[in-house]
Amino acid sequence: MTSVTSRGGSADRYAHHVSAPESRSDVQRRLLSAATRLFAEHGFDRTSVSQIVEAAGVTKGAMYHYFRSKDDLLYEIYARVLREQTRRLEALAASGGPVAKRLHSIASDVVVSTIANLDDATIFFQSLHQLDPVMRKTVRAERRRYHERFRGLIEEGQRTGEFRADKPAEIIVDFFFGAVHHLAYWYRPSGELSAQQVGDHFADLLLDSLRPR
Amino acid sequence: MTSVTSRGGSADRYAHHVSAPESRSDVQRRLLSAATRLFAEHGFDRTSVSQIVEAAGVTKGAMYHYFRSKDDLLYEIYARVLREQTRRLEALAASGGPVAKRLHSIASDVVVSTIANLDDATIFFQSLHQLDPVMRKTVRAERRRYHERFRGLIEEGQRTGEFRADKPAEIIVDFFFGAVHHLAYWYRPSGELSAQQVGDHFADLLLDSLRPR
Amino acid sequence: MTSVTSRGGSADRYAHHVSAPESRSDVQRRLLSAATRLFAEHGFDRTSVSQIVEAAGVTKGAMYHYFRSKDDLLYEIYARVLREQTRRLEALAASGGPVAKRLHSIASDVVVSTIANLDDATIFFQSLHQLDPVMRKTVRAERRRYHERFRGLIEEGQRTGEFRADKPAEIIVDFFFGAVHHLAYWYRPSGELSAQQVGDHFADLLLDSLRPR
Amino acid sequence: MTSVTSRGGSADRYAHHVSAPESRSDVQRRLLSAATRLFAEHGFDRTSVSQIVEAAGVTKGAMYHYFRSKDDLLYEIYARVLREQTRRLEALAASGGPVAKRLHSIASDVVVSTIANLDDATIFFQSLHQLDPVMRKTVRAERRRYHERFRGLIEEGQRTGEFRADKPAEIIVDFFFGAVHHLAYWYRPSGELSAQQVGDHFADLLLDSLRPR
DNA sequence: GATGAATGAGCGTTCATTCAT
DNA sequence: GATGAATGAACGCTCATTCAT
Repeated sequence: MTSVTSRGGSADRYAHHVSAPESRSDVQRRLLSAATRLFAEHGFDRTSVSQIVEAAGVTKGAMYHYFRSKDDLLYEIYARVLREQTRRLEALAASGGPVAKRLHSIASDVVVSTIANLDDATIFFQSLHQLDPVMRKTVRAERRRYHERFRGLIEEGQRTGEFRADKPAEIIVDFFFGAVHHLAYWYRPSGELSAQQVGDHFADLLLDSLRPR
Repeated sequence: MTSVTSRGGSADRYAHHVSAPESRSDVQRRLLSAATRLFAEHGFDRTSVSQIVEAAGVTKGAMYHYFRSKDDLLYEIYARVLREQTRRLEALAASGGPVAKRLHSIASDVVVSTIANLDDATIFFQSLHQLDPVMRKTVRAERRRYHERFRGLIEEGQRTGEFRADKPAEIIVDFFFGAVHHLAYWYRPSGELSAQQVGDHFADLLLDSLRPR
Repeated sequence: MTSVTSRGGSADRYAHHVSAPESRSDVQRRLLSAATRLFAEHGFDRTSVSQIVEAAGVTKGAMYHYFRSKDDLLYEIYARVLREQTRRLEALAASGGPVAKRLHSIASDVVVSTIANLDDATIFFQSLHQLDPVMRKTVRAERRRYHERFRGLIEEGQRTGEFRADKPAEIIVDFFFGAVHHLAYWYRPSGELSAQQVGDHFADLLLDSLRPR
Repeated sequence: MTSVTSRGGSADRYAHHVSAPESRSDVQRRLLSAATRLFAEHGFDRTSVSQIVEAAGVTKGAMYHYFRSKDDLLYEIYARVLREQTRRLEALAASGGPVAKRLHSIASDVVVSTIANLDDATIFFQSLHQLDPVMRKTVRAERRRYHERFRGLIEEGQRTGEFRADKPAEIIVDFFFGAVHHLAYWYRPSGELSAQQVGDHFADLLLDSLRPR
């Protein structure tokens, strides 16, 4: 794949062979899928290439044909996650309506989609250290961009008076996404609450904490 | 790191030479300190025993004289964190006053103390997978206990009508502690906000989201 | 080494790449040969993997490609010995003639073949303790089977009156095989007696001690 | 202790502190006893100094006060065994009577005393490789001396015509002691035969194989 | 006499990666 | 495209021994 994020850029050199996600071969898909599951379950460093190729039902040689390295597998997983996040945000941000309503939708959606891809979320934070610095920078930049977009909505509401203005929008974003990113540590599909219910609760709490004093 | 408490005890058996922190030798202290820093910086698996002993200025043999294994070092770090959390929780739980005020103090304190020990906080969640199952269970039990204590305060306010009752206290706890636990991912002492300011903001957001509708 | 036979089978699961000796690669052969010599000369525990791979002229990685562990090398050596014993026993058991003659041939042969594989014989008893319990059980069972077959011949002679009957056949077997198994401790090819001469002497002594009183 | 064997000699330099066996301190005795048991059970290399001192209930420092090294413990065990063997042989060889009777007594006694000290016997052959070459030479020399004495009796009987003369006495000695030395591999006190019974059987078999043709 | 902290060389093993086929 | 044998550096850990107290 080429453009890891919507802006592409520095991460490009990590990918090869594949120019777009949709052109992935079955072998690649199976490797990414196996790697995602194993990385989430045991961690990147505790997962060996042998385990991945065995789980994917391919040979080592095949893996190294499609991916430059074990790190490259991780890059691809991050790239996929970032791509998907960006896609969702842009789709939702483009919708109209009052800012409170838009923010609620987005907040709820980010919870639901995080839960729908808990393995990705687990890997995302647990493996940041294992990422090569260049890629890590890309990831952080992309995340920052996401936060900024989100923060923009809060600032919009603050300007219109719909939201309180006595708190920096930034701290509210960090507060909310901290909660979201930690879902992987406690949310279990078998629990009492559905993803949608958690999303609604989280969005409610966010919006309620934004009400003017 | 925060939000985890300990009644001591069950984790003690992971330490062999040492049963109380004050009896630690200089070598042990230096090893724990070096390990904490390195684990937080590079992750448990990416930190080699050689790196630790070199950073601590001791030999491998000395390390293995005081610690059973690399894992044991991690156990000790967790045990220290749990011990400290117990201490703080017990101190704050003893205070009186209206529940909103107590909750605000505790919420703010948990942020401040998390920031004061960011390395511990980083390790706490990033290395849970690497912990042996027995110790992991202990850690989770302590964390649950801490959450329950915190939830108890919310439920108290819900009963008295000070807090909204249309949200489960549990989800509010998860929301708040998610935010707290993610401080290590973004908070930098060199940033604009002091630990106390972040603590106050977070506590405000928590309390505001609890106001009755 | 001698006095141990095998019906193949149960020991096979210790080998992974190889199920039949003829399919062994050159690397495997060289490793087994070097290991046999070194184990016999210095003992299993005093022989390091580094020494083995150096003597075999391969790298450590290559060794671990073909053998699961240092133990696995030992398993293979035992398995090879057991296989060879099976072969010899079956060949000799098929011959006819008077029991005294058959017993003499077998006794003599067991000495000759033990001497022909003194390294194997040395390892066989010296390293039994180092063998994993499952394999050890297999080895003991094979040895018992061999002894039983041998004892059967003595009992046959006792029934026909060719051999004395005032001694348990079992103690005679233990007496004889003790002597055989200790050949590795004293026999040197450079000595005065050929393997065949020792075999004949031992067989004579066995048969003479079996003459009716 | 000083004189490892009846002739003293080259092994002397391995011993220190103790000038005669009877002057051994309790600590020394406990260490030798624990080491003998552990070496027999797990082998010399698989037994650590820590295990020995723990089993003996003394500290490492104490052990190194009384013994130069772990090897020294092994030397002492060998020395004790050799001393005892020599003592018994000389006592029995000095007795009068026909050579066949004397040989039978000695043969029987060597079996009984081997069984009475099976741990020593186990160590004797299993740990020969671990012994430093100088000590190993001493052990072999002493054993040769023992065999020569034993062989002398056979040769005496051959000269008088009481024993067959068509077999070298040497091969008969090797045959017999092979059987004796292997007792540790199969004899169990819980088995059917008492030590004395095995001793008599073995002595009978030896004498019977010596009868003139 | 006796302690136990400290040493440091060496151990068996793993594993991401390469490359001839 | 795909294989799997082979590499070699690094890993966590053990342990006989020393020595200041």
